[in-house]
Amino acid sequence: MSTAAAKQQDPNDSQPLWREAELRAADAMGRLMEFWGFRRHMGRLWTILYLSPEPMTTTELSETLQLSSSAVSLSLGELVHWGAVRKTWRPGERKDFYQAESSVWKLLRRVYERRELNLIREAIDAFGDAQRHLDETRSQLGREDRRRVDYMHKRLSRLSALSKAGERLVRLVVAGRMINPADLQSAEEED
Amino acid sequence: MSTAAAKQQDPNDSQPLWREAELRAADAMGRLMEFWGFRRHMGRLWTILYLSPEPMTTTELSETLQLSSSAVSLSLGELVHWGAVRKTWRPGERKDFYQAESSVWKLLRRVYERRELNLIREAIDAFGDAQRHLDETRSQLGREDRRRVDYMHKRLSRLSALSKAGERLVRLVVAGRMINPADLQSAEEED
DNA sequence: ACGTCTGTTCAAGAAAATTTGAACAAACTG
DNA sequence: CAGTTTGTTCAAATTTTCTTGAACAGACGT
Repeated sequence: MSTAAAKQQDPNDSQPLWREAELRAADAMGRLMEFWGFRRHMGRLWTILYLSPEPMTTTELSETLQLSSSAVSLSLGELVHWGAVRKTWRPGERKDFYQAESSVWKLLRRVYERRELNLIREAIDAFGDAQRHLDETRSQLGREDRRRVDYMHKRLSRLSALSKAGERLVRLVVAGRMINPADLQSAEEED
Repeated sequence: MSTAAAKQQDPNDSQPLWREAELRAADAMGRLMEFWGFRRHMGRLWTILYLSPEPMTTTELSETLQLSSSAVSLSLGELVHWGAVRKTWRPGERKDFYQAESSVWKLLRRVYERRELNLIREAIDAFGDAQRHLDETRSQLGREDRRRVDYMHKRLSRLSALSKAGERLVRLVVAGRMINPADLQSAEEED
């Protein structure tokens, strides 16, 4: 089988002819993923798997991307954790095989659900805490300072409203429903 | 004026009572911004300005957040560059004053337009390049390898289609139009 | 024109992250 | 059960990113 031809320890040259193209795409996806807050390698590994018709082993992956086995193990583990890669099994084979979850849309939703929503919720909480904190100190302040604190309070309300609108939008995305970004706009117009 | 009372070199204690709340909110926004690929400090600085009824000077900012003047200069400069903060001017005063652009919606759009769109376009290009590269090598390959390369080619087409759908969605967001995330879904269904 | 006040840039230092090799553990083979 | 093979974890080392203080440059007032 032709993929077996790729397995050679000779550093250069012994690569299949399509390796260059493969790495180029993997790198582009790596950039996207990195920008999106994941490890570069996660994008790279996922892409290699996504472009491969057959499931691959960690050894093949580390050879393709020139990564140490620990690096592969770490990032691949994280990909599995996110459901972006599945472990598969082959009768007779001892090593694990991995294949990419190929529905990008499904992956996007999962990440938004697990990660972005949490992030927004934390921000919402923090804004609420800040407001409560202001409420507590308000009584100890003079007239001038109260005006100041009231101003901050109003602004924090706006940040909260915005964050909540954001949360709703992300929820809709996760549900695969249509969304209207202008909701964010209106969230800051009630002054 | 009460904000003047904050100006004291005494490290602790001399802070206005609302400082705690202010920093809490600033930090939450810092996290959001960091997650979104900006410097932590950008979010913090913007928030302090957003919560202040009056424009502020770099000195006040560095005192509030306990930052060196160079750190303030750097991140504030970037905020100005992104249009998130405006330099204002006060007759008689020598220092520059800064105030937050308070339309978050406007800011979001600008960032998506300038940054995310570029990122996606680069990825689209890279996938295209990879495909072209495959086309060039195809003739030198045997039957088995051609099948392999054809598979990769098809997958790259799907990644391209997805990226292009993403680009369209972001464009719509920037235009403030309704969007249907399910477009991404359908982008990978034509097999 | 001089001295002072502001803001920016830069190189050095500090902090944070990624990466690796080696040690460990677990599963399988004969 | 001893010896492999495979996968994970960990601390050390490397790389990258942030932060800072000092040097620099520009603007202003006198």
